[in-house]
Amino acid sequence: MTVLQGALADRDSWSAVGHCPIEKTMAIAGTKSAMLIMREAFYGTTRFDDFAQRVGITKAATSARLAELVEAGLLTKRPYREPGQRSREEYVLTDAGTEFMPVVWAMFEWGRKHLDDSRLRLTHIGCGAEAGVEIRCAAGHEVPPDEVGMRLVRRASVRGS
Amino acid sequence: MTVLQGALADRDSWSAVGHCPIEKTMAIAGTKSAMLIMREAFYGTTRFDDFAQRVGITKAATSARLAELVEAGLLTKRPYREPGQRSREEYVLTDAGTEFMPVVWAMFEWGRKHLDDSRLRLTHIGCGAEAGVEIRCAAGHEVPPDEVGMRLVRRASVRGS
DNA sequence: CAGGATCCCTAAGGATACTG
DNA sequence: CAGTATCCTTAGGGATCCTG
Repeated sequence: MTVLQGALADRDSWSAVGHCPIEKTMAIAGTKSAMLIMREAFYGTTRFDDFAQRVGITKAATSARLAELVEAGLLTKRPYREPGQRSREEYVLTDAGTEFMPVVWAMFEWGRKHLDDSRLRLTHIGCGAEAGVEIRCAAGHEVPPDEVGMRLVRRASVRGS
Repeated sequence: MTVLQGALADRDSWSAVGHCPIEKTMAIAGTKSAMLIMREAFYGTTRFDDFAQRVGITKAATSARLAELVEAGLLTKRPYREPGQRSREEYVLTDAGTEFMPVVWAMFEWGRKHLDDSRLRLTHIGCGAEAGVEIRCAAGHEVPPDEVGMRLVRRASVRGS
């Protein structure tokens, strides 16, 4: 249990705290349909019916999920108007929603490697090379999974977004 | 919709394929309790009752979730015996389970930044610096979210695990 | 300690029909 | 196109009690 460092080493005292960011994140976007809607938003889908059709859920579910994701600040509703039509709403990623994408990509990468022989790959649009999810530290090292730890800092540290 | 490159640009033809790695991954570990059990396994928890208590779910739920995660290959059951006791089972991360951790860490990071003022931080145990989830391409660039794309490759490419 | 059995409640989500 | 309304099924999960 070396991953919990410093004050966290006393596992049970920390466990009592109970306010885990992972838990809160799952409460917001922890359903299959919410995750797939985020995928679609990343792919560029903005219209209600397109979400419903491409995610493969009913309109009722689409409506509920979109409302929750807007409420949570991952998506935002924006009015648009096509010529000769009344004004409607479209759904686009917010900054917070865009910052959520690593979650989706990490799932994509894991599923691709372990469940699928899919020929889909993440790429860096700029240079065309394949891309993947990595852990890096502020000192610039790529951190392998068994060297990732968890620590309690005194107050908000500098490393923001 | 520039993120879908090449053959994928025809959004609807690809949509019909319908076998998305994200969806499959969510089907396996897409519940709050499964995700928290993975967090606990990473923290070093191995015992049934510890999972139940620290995740905050009943033993019935613990039993069901652990069995699913073992079945899916993320955890493995290993017998152990304490002196004077009968043999019991403990649950440890497999390689596939360890490779799943970026999903958990990405959720942790997003929740920490957007929902929480938690003082918990990911760290690189080796050097002590704070760590975070990044996208990098094979050419070594750090890829910002708006430069991540999705492409269909001819067959399995070299970049494996 | 590591479960299984039972009962009950809630949220996710399908199917279908209807509306502005 | 973008929803709302109604009805129904299923899975997650709490509570409680019991077992090896």
